Amino acid sequence: MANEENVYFGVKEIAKRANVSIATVDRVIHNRTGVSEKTRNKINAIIKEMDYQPNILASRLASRKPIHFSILIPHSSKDTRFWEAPLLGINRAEKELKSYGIQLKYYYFDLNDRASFVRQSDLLLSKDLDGLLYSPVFVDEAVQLASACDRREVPYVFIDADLPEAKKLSYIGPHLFQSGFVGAKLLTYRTTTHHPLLIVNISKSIENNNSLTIAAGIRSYIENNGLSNQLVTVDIQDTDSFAVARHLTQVLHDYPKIDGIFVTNSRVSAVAAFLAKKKRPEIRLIGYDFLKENCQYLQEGLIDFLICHKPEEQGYRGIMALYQNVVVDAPIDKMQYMPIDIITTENMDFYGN
Amino acid sequence: MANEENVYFGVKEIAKRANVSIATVDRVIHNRTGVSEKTRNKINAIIKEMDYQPNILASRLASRKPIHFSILIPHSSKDTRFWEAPLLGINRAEKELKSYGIQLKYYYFDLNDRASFVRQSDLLLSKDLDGLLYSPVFVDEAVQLASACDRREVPYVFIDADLPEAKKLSYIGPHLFQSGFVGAKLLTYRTTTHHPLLIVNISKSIENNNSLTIAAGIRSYIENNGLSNQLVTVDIQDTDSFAVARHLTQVLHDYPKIDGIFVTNSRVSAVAAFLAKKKRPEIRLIGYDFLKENCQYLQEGLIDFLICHKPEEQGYRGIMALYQNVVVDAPIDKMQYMPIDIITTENMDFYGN
DNA sequence: GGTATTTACGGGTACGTACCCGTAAATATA
DNA sequence: TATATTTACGGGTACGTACCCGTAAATACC
Repeated sequence: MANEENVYFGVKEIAKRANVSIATVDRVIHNRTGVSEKTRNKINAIIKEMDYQPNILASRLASRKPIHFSILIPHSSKDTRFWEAPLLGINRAEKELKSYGIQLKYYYFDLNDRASFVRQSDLLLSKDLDGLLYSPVFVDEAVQLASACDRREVPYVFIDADLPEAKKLSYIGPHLFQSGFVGAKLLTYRTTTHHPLLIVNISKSIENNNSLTIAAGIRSYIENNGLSNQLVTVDIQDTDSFAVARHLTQVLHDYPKIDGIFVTNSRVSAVAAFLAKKKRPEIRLIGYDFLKENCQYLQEGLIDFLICHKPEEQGYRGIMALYQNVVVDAPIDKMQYMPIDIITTENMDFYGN
Repeated sequence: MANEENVYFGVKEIAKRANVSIATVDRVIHNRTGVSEKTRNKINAIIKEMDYQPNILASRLASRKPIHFSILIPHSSKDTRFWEAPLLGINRAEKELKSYGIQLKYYYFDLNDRASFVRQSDLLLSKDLDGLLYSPVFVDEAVQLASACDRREVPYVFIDADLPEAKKLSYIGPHLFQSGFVGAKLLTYRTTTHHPLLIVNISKSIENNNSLTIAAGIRSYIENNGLSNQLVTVDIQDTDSFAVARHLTQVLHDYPKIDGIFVTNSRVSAVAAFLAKKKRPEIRLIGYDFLKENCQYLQEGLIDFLICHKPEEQGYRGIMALYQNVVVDAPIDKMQYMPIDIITTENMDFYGN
């Protein structure tokens, strides 16, 4: 354990130098009662002086009680498989932390049913809870949950979406504005015609303003680069293919010169399917996330680029942030923006999520 | 540690079920001598049956002797700062594994001096060695080192470059062919003129055939996509700016229609500087690696794209692969190709190496 | 002044594994 | 058959920390 020179200083060494027992040192380290001010100060001084680093291995081993982290995310549905990836990352972290006595409890809610979010929130709050990772898609309800955690002094991490005003431990997810910026570049890079561009938002819940932020990024790019493309926006609140086809037919009729489409979430495959059916492969198409359907269309050339924010990594980091904070007591970056990955036919094979 | 239901099975439980002592179980687990065939089989059966997973925490804690991993990589020079990034990843892994009793020893060699590689190899082989991470840029010497490790049964991992025939634990680095493929797409995406494209290789050592592999990828893309661009190649064996300027002036004179340049390594900034000086910003330029100078030119628009293979991650993964193999005894992917990241002005801010 | 309570601390055991040391039984050697 | 050697195994301690329990001393209460 200690290296050859045997220079590891532990509680034993502290105790010796302070002329107290190990138990007393332990009390000071864990801010427990039963130590006189004088002794406490002396021990703290020694700890500071020799820059004592506790041995996490021994600490977790000796601690008989497990640490509980809960996860509250949408369940992955046929509607969108997006949440499979963060879950994989969470599982990976779980495996790694298992022998540290860290236990994860999973709770899932339905993206189309805000009541399910509340139900699961209540459920997880009724159990042991030392840390929470969740996706705050329903704003009001998510704020409630955050307050409950604040009251209990339980750290929580947001994944994939943010509540800027909450006292979270960390936000882990995309920088949507910037990601729209990247999308706009890719959409306008090939030919600088000044045809209108279409921004498509396919989503049942009007809740998140993700698409607005992305659209703002796109607009910003167009303006900053002196381009004059008109930006047309369409909101499609039904996720089935008929609704998508209907809306798109309409808007392409109204703006026949549209030659580029940006879909603000992972449902870009629905648009690709439409373009395939209507034989409009010349329209450039960009959207989000490394899902199987999307990759399919990428390969067929109907989707030009996919933008991806490492969903697997998000899940992994979310759990690790809790671990680092609760167990290691290390400082955590409050805003962890993920890389904005650009995926094409050519590099998709080596993009492991 | 164990969860509430106390369902953790350890050596103690195995010992009980086999009617032997903990020490005997330990002997079986570590393949030590002093156990009869009969007892050994019985214990192995029980271990298998209950899918025993050793507690790494306790294991590392109880083991008094540290594990030594060595690293042999080029030192980062003003010539190229590329190796700073892998080093950061290695440091990150080191921090994480420190309390596991894992100790790293760093050895650096000079990219322009193969003797320094040999010297450092010999040095590291004379010390404790439980695993080795190195960059096999000098082929013959690297093969020698690999054999030495093979003889001692020390696992070794290659980073950033590969020796296909060696018995490495893992290769962690780019898939160069594919990465050339991506580069060709980006270079030809904007306008499909069929002007000649220039492939530039700036490197002192003729050693690695990296540039050949990359060029093959580019050629493959051009052919597969029915493009007719001529491919011009130039090798520049002096890394100073004069040599670069001289060669480029010559080739641009010989092929005045060249409108796209691909640099096969991180020295793309030298070419960008040349283009800036000659006022040729319209020539598209692509190269490798997220270095400060390169990013500068990316921002100024002289470099169109940078391709990057997560050098920090490579270092981190390299050490972790050794750890997983030596300590956890987990299976390791033999070929770990890194993602082919595409960096533009727009997403560079969130590319954390 | 005597008893009850609190404060301040030490002893000691446990976590799960590694490994040293001791020893009875089995086998080899004379 | 007696002694030396090997084989096969158990006891027990240590790793560094957490935390229970016990207790002398200090303080409070009547």
